[in-house]
Amino acid sequence: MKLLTRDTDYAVRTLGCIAAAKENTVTVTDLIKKLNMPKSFLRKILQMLSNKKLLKSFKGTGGGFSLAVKPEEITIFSMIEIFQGPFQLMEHVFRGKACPEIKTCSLKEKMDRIEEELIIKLKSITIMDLLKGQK
Amino acid sequence: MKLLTRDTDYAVRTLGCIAAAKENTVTVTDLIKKLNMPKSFLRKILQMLSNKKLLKSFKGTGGGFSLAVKPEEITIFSMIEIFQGPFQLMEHVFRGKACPEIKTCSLKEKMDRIEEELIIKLKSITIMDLLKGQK
DNA sequence: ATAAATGATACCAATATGGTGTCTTTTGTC
DNA sequence: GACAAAAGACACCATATTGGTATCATTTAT
Ligand code: FES
Ligand code: FES
Repeated sequence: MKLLTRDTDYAVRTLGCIAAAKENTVTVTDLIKKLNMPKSFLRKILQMLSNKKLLKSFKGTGGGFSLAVKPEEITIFSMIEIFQGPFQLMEHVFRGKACPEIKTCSLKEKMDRIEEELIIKLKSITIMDLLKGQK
Repeated sequence: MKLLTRDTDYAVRTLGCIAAAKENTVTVTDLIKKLNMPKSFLRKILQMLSNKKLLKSFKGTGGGFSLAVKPEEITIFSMIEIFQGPFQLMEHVFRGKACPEIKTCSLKEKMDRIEEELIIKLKSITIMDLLKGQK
């Protein structure tokens, strides 16, 4: 069981690198040297981040990527939602219908509270934390 | 992104039903009537729980399953580990090697703390909570 | 013109998920 | 003993997700 898939993980680290470069643009070629990731895969990830408006991209010679938003505004939570779909700890339906006890169930209630707290925490972690770590 | 897969979810609810029956044994046939789950799938799940020593099983006419441990000792966490493998929020390796910054990284440190707290909470939720909900 | 970059998109292999089906074994009842 | 009612073992399968590759088009600095 894992919470972060490979692409989410790559995305986070890549954004860290791009953030470290400040205003300068960074190319995919630069990144794979530093981060040792498969080029095509990383390109796909960066395109996604670009489409989601987290990166500005520049085509042609001397082009590359730079952050479109501040590093402290990019959360782990948003990365998970982008690469792994909507966040939902417990689906808890069967055969298309929600469990009949879902309104009163103490278990469901507890799980929901855990989910809430987890989301808050995942939103409190940002690319900024990565930058701090690297110094 | 979801934390609980279908089999984990089924297992939890099924254990709730078996716990509610106290000392009496419950058969798969009984369970599918109550819970509306696919029979073969549920059988596989129950066998797993039986192998993991959470259920006692009795073969033959009048047989079935009953809890092998107290409902308050069966946690959601243990269900996740049984059906979804070892719990690990963040793998954070690439190409088989751990990230070189893993010792000092502020992000990794924060994620690890979240993981710890989450595990504690998931261990605090048990089948007992389901029983309380049903009353 | 050309080379260096990203954009769009299609494809693919491996694994995980959500099941189903079959045959065996045990055990209570007639 | 025959039979039926249960679980045990296990093989199989369809679909979705994950992790990744490859190709062609477009933009832009030199
Ligand atoms: S068992 Fe369905 S909501 Fe608790
Ligand atoms: S980036 Fe690898 S441990 Fe933080």
